[in-house]
Amino acid sequence: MKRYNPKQIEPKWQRQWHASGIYRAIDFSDKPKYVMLTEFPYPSGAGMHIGHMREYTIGDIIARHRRMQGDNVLFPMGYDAFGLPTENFAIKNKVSPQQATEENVANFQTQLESMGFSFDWSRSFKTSDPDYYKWTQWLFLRFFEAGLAYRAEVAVNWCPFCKTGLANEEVVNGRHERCDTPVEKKMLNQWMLKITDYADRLIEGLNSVDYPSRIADQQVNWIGRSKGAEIDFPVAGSKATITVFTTRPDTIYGATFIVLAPEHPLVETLTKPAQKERVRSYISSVQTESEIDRQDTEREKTGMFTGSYAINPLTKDKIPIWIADYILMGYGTGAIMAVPAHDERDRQFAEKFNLPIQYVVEPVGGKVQGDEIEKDAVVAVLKDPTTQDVLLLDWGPRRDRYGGMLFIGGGINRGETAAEAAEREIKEETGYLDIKLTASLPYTVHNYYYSNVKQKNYYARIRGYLFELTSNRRARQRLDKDEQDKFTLKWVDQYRASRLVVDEGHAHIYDALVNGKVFVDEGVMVNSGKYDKLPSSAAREKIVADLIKQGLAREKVNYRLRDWIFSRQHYWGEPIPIIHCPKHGPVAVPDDQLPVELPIVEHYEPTKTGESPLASIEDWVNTTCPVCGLPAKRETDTMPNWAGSSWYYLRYFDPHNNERFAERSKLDYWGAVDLYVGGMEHTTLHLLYSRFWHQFLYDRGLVPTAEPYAARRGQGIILAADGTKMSKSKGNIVNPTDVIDSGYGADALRLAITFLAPYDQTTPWSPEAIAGTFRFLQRLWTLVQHYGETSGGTIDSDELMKIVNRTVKKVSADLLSMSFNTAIASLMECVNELYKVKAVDNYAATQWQWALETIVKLTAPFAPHIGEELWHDLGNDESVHVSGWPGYDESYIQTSECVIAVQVNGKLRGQVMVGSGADQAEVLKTATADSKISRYLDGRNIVKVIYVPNKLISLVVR
RNA sequence: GCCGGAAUGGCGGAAUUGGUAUACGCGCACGACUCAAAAUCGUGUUCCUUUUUGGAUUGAGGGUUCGAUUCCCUCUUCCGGCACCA
Repeated sequence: MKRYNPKQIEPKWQRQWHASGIYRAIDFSDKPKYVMLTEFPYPSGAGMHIGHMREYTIGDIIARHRRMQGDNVLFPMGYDAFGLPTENFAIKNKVSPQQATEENVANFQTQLESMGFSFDWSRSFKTSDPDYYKWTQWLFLRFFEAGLAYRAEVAVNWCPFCKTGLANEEVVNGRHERCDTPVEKKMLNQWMLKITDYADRLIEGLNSVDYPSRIADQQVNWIGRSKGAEIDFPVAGSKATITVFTTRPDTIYGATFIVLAPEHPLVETLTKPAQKERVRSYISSVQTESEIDRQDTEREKTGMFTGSYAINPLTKDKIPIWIADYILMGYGTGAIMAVPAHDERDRQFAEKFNLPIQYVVEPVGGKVQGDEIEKDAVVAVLKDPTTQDVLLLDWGPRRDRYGGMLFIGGGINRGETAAEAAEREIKEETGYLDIKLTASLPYTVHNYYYSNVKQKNYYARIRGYLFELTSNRRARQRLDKDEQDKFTLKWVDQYRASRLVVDEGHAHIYDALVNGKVFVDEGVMVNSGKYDKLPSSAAREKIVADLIKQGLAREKVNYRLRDWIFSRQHYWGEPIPIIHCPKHGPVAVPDDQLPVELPIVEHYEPTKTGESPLASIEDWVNTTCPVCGLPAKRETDTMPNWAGSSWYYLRYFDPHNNERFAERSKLDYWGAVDLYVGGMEHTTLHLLYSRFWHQFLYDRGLVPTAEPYAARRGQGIILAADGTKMSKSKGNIVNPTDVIDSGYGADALRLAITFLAPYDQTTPWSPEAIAGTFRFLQRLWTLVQHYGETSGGTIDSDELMKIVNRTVKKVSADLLSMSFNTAIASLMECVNELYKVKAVDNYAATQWQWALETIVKLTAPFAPHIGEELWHDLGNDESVHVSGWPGYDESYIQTSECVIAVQVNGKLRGQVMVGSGADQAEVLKTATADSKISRYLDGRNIVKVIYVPNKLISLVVR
């Protein structure tokens, strides 16, 4: 008998597949098209690790399954070759980036091929190929034409180690994500792409695609849309105005000062002579601090008064203008109206510098309704001074609007002060005496209240006070019997009280009083002139409308997302195809002169000046202006790594086209990528960038779909066996080539990776797991090889048919839901059961042949080499991978008898065997006759029976 | 702080719409084969008590239900993302 030896069969089939070209996608085929895309790798010097293989294995399984189902599958692969790591690698190893790339790609290619992936290699390319980046440059010029690529003097994130500017997205926790160097700010003239023009489209587009919410939410978060208004504050005694951005115009009556970013252009003119020196030194101290320090929210607030005042356009108050580094020039207008009563940062600032705090919003419980009754009332919080516990009244289980835990509260009687009312309520409802008032806060709440007069709950708007009082709990008076029965007293931890109280408004106001929390939520307006008593959301709209009428405000949407800094001061990237003419400024290189090729040079190290190394290559830099023909200079910055990957999927549709980036008819045929599998870490980088490019191309009529990817899935990270991240420095990286070469082979590795956990779950690698998947493949192998010995029989077996049909159903369903790990589990189960069947009987040859062919087909997408080998061993000539996906017959899966679980009072008490489809009476009869079950029924009455056909019967007895 | 996700045996994990919790695999134990080992095959393996019977159990606590890993509330811990974004 043949032995299972992956080292022998795997390379054999890889060569065979390559020669036969069965994985080639066919343009314009009549079969349904399916584009299965996985992120192309960055060919680093380190080679591939197991995480790469998880992604491609997932893609390969789906591609193979679709192919077997008869789809025209495009499963492409290429290399994202431009970028800093290759340049750094080349410098370190004293080779050219071109050569380093060639070597790394060759290495990657070998590794990919050894895994048996069904890529269509005929469509492969590198982003650093001039044939490819010609079109990256061409697409850049379309952005330039549309005014979406522009130059600006901006403070860029500068990596001092890599000596280059970075995009916002490349900075993680104040460090460059690739090299972990703390990032500095540097003013540089840079190429920018106006991604902010597409901010809303990038959010809306998510509604038309199938992305998991964790990905869509993350993108929405990153874009950070916030709706608000710009409001003008005139400067007192000056013609200048300060425009602030706020999302809470409703709190304008509480705006007691203005804060500008230290870099704000008005700072110079607003600073009074007496403050000049101090302001200047503050600004210079801000400039020297690092970005990491400045963004530290734990740090104490700093700032400086400018000496000037602004006029609050509604209160007409003169309010001081300060500068502080907690205001960022890059967001909104770089200026805010500070509302310390309702913003935590402003509160900290006001407390530190003794600035006034004005409350304008009060908490609300429930919802404002039309039938409200205004009422004065108090809430009394009784605290035990020794334990610091707080007393709550428990009104029983919360049903509808009633019940739950509440503070003590009640109305204010005629002739009584609010404080007296609070004291009286405590005495009446709890009996405690010796009460002392310690703190109070006014509040407004809307909610249901119990009325003694009406003897029922009614809806009211309460205007009242929250008091904190203490009692030593020693003296206590007898309670009214009626009061006592309504609720029970509960002493709870003071910090937990606000979470237990069911009245939201009370909870908020209590948090402000006891926990010192700033009230930032929506509420009801107070101290706000004619806007008083309005809900804050309504007041917001009204105030903005009124200010707009006076020309003092505009509605405005701001985004956290910034424009994309597109310049890199490095050699190993696409040259930006622009020529700088002294007369015409930046001019596009004519399309017919593309690509602007990277010159081959000896020195490509980054320069100290922040200029690209290309700047020193005189005969490349010096050229003529395409417009006037006079001497001009080439742009020497290159594009970021993310440029080439922003459209690469489109090139797979037509990879060898020299006339255009892709033929329109081919773009139309292939359409959107059907499924894109990639890393979660690209959610706010590549995935967002490429959606932006695609939407732009769609607007220009260059692509047929509004979104590039119809569906996106993110695969989870495989951690090292100890649960930490795999990293070079820890030396815990699992190299797939080592695993394959150790004798387990690619098929067992593919299964181990896939069987480990759901594909999207981060999970530790288990070095032992591969022994299990290898064992499974061996069992499958042996089963098929033994076929000759078992095929002599003549008996038809329902059991055999049931096992295999059930597995076809399960594996097919799991593939659609991408539950690969459970699909493999059911393949294992199937093989285990076929072993048992084989041991019992010699079944009919045709049935065995069918069973084995079916299980081999089901296994083929997961383990393609052994699948192909066994398929041929079973006497087939064509490849299993184009052999057609098996169907199943439901009638074999249904059985004539089934096991019914019997529960008595919710507990499992036994099982009975009944015919399939038996009715309740029959099952009940069988169940009660069973001695194991009947003993739980003795002397009791069955009061209820719940029957779930073919599954379970539940008896309720008393 | 905000937004997402998760918590199930010794370990990775499974469980359609609420319906027999722990599939499958690893590990471990015992047995067969073997001079022996490996490999392979077979049996067992949530915990407690235990001859059986039984009881407990899906991070903790509560709720809804005949019945909850699944739904609701509260809390804890962990992971990912964002964060002085006005």
